Amino acid sequence: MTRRTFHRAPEAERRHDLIEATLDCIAEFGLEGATVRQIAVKAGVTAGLIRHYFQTKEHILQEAYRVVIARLTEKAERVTGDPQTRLRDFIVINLTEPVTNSRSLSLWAAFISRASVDPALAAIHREGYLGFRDALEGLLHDFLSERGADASKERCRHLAIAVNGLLDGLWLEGCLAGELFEKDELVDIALTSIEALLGQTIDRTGLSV
Amino acid sequence: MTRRTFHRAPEAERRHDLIEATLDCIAEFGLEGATVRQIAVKAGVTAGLIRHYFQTKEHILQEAYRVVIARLTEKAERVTGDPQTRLRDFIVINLTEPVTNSRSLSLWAAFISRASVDPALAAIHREGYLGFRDALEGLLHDFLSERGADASKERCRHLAIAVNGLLDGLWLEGCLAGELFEKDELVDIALTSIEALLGQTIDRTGLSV
DNA sequence: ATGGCTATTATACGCTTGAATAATTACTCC
DNA sequence: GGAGTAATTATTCAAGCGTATAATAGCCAT
Repeated sequence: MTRRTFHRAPEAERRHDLIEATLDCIAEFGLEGATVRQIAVKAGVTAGLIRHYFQTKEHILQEAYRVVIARLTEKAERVTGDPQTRLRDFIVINLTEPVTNSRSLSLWAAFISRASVDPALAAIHREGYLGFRDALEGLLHDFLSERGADASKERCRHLAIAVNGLLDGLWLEGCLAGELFEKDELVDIALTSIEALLGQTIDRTGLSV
Repeated sequence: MTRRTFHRAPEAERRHDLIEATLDCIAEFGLEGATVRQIAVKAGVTAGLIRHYFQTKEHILQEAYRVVIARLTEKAERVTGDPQTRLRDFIVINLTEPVTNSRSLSLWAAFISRASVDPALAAIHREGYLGFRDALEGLLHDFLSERGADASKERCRHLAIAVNGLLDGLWLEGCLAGELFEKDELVDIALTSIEALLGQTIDRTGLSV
């Protein structure tokens, strides 16, 4: 009866690995397939270790959800350049890999469905959502201002809702049925649609479309 | 040790009640809270009865998913009147109760997340999705034709994707944060945005906006 | 009114779950 | 290089899961 060998990892690394393993399990088997034992197998450790780093399973799920939201939003929120470039890159980033793929949707949907019945997850969601929409509202404000168009708070809010809705919806379609679209087709639809929504043209120079 | 009394219900009624109970459980407790015992409690029967009507729990979940999809799409797919009215009603129906509310999203997200890892549910999803988008594509074709605008297959397909994306996204926002929007605000945004996408005006006569 | 059919209840079974605790071993520090 | 520490493994536990089967009772035909 010999024990399996192991190595002692730094806390940050171990926590990271366990969260990644959790996300892998959710993407592969769904939320109900993300058991402590399955997560442990994915991470190459034994189940008991999870409780050493996370008080309960709820806790590791919350941390995992934060990571999911961060991955979905962090790159888009960090666009740089002039207003038009930032807006355009924001759109492109949200509708291409790695944000738009089936794994993203699996993870997002799993957590969203649980967020409806779990206040802690709901709070994490709202935080990420508002941050994202605020970022978009800011981008629109700067873009419209530079064009000398109406950039009132009210208009920006409405447009942010509409553009956010459009991006969410196209993201959804891309995740659910990405293979039905040609490369960059979604991005092209998004740019054309947003041009129509804003009443402005968006330069496509430098895009692969 | 006296048994509880009961009444023998017609099969169709019992199956319907059990499916409703399943949806109630999912909306209230999430998928993992929809256990056969909890479903039975909601339906006012005992757990064993579920297996009398559904071979496995998988089966009742599949039936329940069909009901969810039907509720999300059936009313919108049955709009009547001239092309403009049909298109407008399609939009309104999708962005107001009972399609747009938090319960709808809870149910939808729960099943979508599971559909990613369950082929049977994935098939049910795709069937419903394609039907919905085809209906929209038809509406757009009729609407654009009547206006004498370009209604080519390629353009209708692109517009259907964009409009579907917009509706999905606004639906999502309405479900997730309905209380952040004023009454009919989402519908108004949708109509304005779709006018921009189509390059056509949509008469709002008869709407409460 | 009653006998038979079957919808329904009741109970049990084997498994898996999240969690708790005890035993061990890899690594740090002196 | 040996002792101490705590990260990790191993084991256990009660609860809840889906499923299976036996017992019961509501209801319909006669």
